[in-house]
Amino acid sequence: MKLQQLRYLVEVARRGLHVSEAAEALYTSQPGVSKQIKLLEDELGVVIFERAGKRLASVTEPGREVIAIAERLLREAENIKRVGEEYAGGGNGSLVIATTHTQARYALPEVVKRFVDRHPSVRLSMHQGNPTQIAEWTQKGEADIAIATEALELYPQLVMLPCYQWVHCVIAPVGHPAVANGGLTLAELARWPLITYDPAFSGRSRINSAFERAQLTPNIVLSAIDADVIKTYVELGLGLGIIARMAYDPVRDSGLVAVDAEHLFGANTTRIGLRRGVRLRRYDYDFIELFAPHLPRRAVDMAMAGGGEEYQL
Amino acid sequence: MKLQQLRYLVEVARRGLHVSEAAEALYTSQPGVSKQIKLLEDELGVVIFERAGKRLASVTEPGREVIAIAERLLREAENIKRVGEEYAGGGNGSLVIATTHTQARYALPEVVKRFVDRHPSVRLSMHQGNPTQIAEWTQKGEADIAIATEALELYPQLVMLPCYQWVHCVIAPVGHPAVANGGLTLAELARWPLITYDPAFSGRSRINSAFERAQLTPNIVLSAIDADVIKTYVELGLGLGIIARMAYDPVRDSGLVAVDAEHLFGANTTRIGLRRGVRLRRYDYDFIELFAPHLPRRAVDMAMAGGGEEYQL
DNA sequence: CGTGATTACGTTTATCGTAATTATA
DNA sequence: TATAATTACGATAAACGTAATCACG
Repeated sequence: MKLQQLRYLVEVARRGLHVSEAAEALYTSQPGVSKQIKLLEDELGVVIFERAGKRLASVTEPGREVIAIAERLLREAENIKRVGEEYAGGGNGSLVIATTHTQARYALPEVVKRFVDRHPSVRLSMHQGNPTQIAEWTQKGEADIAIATEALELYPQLVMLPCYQWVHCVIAPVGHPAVANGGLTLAELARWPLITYDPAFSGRSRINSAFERAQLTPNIVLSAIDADVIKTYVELGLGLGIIARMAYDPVRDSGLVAVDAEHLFGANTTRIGLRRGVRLRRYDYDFIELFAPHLPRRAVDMAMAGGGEEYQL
Repeated sequence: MKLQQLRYLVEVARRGLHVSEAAEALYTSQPGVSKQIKLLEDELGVVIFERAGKRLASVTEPGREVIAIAERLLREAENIKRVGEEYAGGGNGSLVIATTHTQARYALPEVVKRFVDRHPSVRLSMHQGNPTQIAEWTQKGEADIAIATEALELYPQLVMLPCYQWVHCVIAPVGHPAVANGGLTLAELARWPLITYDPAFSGRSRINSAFERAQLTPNIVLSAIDADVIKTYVELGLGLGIIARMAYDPVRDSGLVAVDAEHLFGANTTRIGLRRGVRLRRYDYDFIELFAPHLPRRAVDMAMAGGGEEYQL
């Protein structure tokens, strides 16, 4: 049994049993992959792929088990390489954060500033995307840390760490009748054209379900990925905005008024997602603790070791 | 990075940094091991072993990490091989139980009988030893399942599963004055010569601590590994015996009387120990469930995945 | 027939073992 | 000086890529 044989095996399984596709992805030849897989099957004494003539048709029961174990094994091999990189790199590595606009714009700046202060030689990069992309980048290992409020729970290969809670607010142009008197209700909101986040983003799911529970149909005239866009259109008078509280700045947004909306939509939890089984570097732990001070290394390790039940905030 | 390089590395680390010893254990040459380790260090860009001239002196910090990960990785490689064996072997594998005399003689016969009924093609073998040996055999992978009442908790690499509880009894020749009237006490026991288990075995630790708590010094004239020996000497009149309740058979041991001793020494818990991270075969799960019906596959998997806190009986 | 997997074969690389060398206790 | 690790080197083997073959849609 060789490490490459396992790499070939896993890649073929991932690519829907296409040997040539896997070979191309691994920068090697079709026959090589084919032969090594056959050698592995012979050595183990087990058929991994059911063949229909010359084509791979399906994965056998023992094959599924072998592939599952091989994936864990290869992750450990990755981890060994990462140890090398961390210690050999002389402190300068790279950290890729996958996150949404909301986090990058309103929650992370302070954290990033402190992080680059402490780790000037680590190349930090932010991959911005929607929650699904974020989760997939992290699952594939293209990003080290995912930060999002939505969708991460759908990926069992990710370990979730609750970081902080936040609430929405309703924004309106100064003098707008809806916010003139206090006690804003969902029914009142539903009477106005609304501008808020794209369905996949930043607690939009809670907004939807709040209206649904109240059996109201909001009139969402525009949805956007970020609060800056939403604020712009609210200022233009297109409607009321619903954004994250932290995205409203009374000084900068002096043309707008904000009304707290926790009583309408409840609170959202922003989480960090980490690929299960991956070895974290010193600065990974450091970034996490800067972002969520209640998550020191020990807590992160416990969550990574745990069976997957979410650590309670 | 090759699997063998990792095998070499781990073996050298295990053998106290002696390359020649490791080479011998791996049935290969000294220079081969030396070279492969150096190649691995070069590839990772990390020094794993600190050299003092030509001798390996110590393990570096990154080295410790690499070795720890390599051990996990090699265990997964083992697991892949085990999948092959289980499926290729056509159902006939082998199961090695490491246990003490007490378990083998009094707790296991019924279980073993049912197991060989169900799995006639599995070669079952029992390795008998003291609890320390049992734990070490299991840790090294020489045994699949450890069963003992003592010492297993000292091995962090073993996952512990509480199986059943049992109590001691005091045995005496028929007509012995100590058991003539009821209400046996520790003070009474301490007045007679006693025969019981060897200090490493079968709840002897609880016997000792019970006397200690009562500030009594028992007069243990003879200690043995098994109840059969103890019973023999009690019948000869050498003293009172303290043995596991299940080892007394009123019919077979008609020359002896037994008095329950739970109120004196409390209850003991017999546990199964499994090597952490090892893949279990269908019949491993089956044996465990036959022995401890409250431990179906699901419960065992949960305990194996868990962080190590003992599953509560 | 075209796509995609296996078989055949020659080249290249790396692994293994023996022998020689070097450094420490 | 004896023990133990590294370096040198030659034989063996296995992995890789190209080319040819074979099965299926």
